[in-house]
Amino acid sequence: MPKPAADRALSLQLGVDRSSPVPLYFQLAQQLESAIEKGRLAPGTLLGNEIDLAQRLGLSRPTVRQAIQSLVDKGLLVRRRGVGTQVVHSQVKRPLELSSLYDDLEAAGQRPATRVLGNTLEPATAEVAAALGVAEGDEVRRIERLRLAHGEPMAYLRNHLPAGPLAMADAELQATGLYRLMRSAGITLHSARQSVGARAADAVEGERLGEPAGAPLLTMERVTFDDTGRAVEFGSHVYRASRYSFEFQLLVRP
Amino acid sequence: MPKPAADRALSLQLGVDRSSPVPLYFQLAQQLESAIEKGRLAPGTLLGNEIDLAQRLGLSRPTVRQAIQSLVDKGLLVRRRGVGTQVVHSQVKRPLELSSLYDDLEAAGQRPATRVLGNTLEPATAEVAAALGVAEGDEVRRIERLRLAHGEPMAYLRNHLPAGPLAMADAELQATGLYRLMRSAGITLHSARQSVGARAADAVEGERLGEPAGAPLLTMERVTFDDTGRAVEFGSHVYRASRYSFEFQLLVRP
DNA sequence: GAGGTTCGATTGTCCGGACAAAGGATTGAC
DNA sequence: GTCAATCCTTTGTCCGGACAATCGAACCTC
Repeated sequence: MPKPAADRALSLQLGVDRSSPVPLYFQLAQQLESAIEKGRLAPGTLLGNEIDLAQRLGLSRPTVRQAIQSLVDKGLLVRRRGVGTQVVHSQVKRPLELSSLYDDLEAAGQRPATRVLGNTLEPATAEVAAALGVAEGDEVRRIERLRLAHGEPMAYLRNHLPAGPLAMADAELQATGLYRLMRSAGITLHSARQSVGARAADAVEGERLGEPAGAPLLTMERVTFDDTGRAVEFGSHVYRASRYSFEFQLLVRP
Repeated sequence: MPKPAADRALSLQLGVDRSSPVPLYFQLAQQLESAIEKGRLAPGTLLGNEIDLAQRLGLSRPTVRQAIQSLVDKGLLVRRRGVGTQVVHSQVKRPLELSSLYDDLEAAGQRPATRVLGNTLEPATAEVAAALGVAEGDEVRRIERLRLAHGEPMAYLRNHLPAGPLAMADAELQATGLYRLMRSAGITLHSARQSVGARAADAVEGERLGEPAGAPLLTMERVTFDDTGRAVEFGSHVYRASRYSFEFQLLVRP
């Protein structure tokens, strides 16, 4: 019986540019990722063994492995010893990044807008001081915003930042998200602790968000740290449950 | 002025066992992680350069790098070219795993219990069929459970699984979590798509969970995939917002 | 003293090779 | 035919080395 042609990714027009400053493994990873995304590498396809792949590309095996490993970490590929590397068969989107609501809405095609309700310096309450790791009474910046999509209120956002050198103009806060502002101010975000819950709206919250009192709200508290481990932001947000939910994908750590 | 002694991790009693079947890089990573966890490596400490570290341990630099890299991926270390590798300065816990409520409660010291309300085979509705990727009307297993902690209801869990060979005895479902059962049945979980929202309880839900009608509930829908990309579970859960919230930590992808 | 320059330290990338371990397929024994 | 032993393929781990890119600090110039 003639063996069916192996389900391999042979002619994919892969190739790297050695004069580019982009690392070789990264170039390869990008090409593979794009091939998977565009369907040129169908789910379930075997990638072909690493040694051949390296030889055909004129790369060493460690370089090819590094490229493959990065896609395994993203959940796009699966390796099995003795079998090979296979394109994962499912709808992988984004494995839950630390994203701002602004960027999320923008990516979803909603047109986000921000109404700045407050932007002041004030002494830290006990709760804020504990979250940010500063002394109670220290000056912190308090920002209150209403986030809208298509003109409809979506969420009420309250943030506290350590009163650092970075000035936050209301105009900037209206035009973009807080995270983008912080990043462009040279802060490298590293990790965040989040807590997601629900509660009923009180009268004031209902008024702000256009919901009746008692309506269910989705709440999210978050403390964000930079790579030195200092807290750089404490957010306390409420979302209209009727109009918003958190969607994300997560991977199992092997 | 005498320069203060470099804040280095020198004498840490690191060492690997070459006769062990555990990979060397993994042994080293474990030792470093435990040293960080136990405070023997204080936040901010420089790890010392990779070459020396390798030489002192009798390892090659790639092996040491692999160990360090795995901790960087976990968010415990930060690397900076020209500077060194530093212990991250913050409270890193768990970067959001695909965990079951049962395990979460158990780890938190709550004593979880399960009341199995239903465990039947029935034809898939359109919604379930779409989530699991089977044909409408195909037989699927429907499991309904009430999860309790300290005797109090915490959540109502409804799951649908493809009607595979794996039999689910009520006794097993009572004693442990669904994920643990699936794993021990040889299913390798790979990724999941989740959606977290909130809504008001209706009368039936309120009754089941011991909340008044209209109380805010936290909802979570999840489709879990194995490493071949097939959906292996569709869950539709509601939690008492007054007693439960999702807590997790997430890292920024560089 | 202020500012730019050079230099050492450290990680980032890449190479080529070697052997071990696991999974699947083939072969052989019964 | 069924089951176990064997072989082959493929990834996993590990080594040693080389050069480039980046950061911080010391140094020098003005």
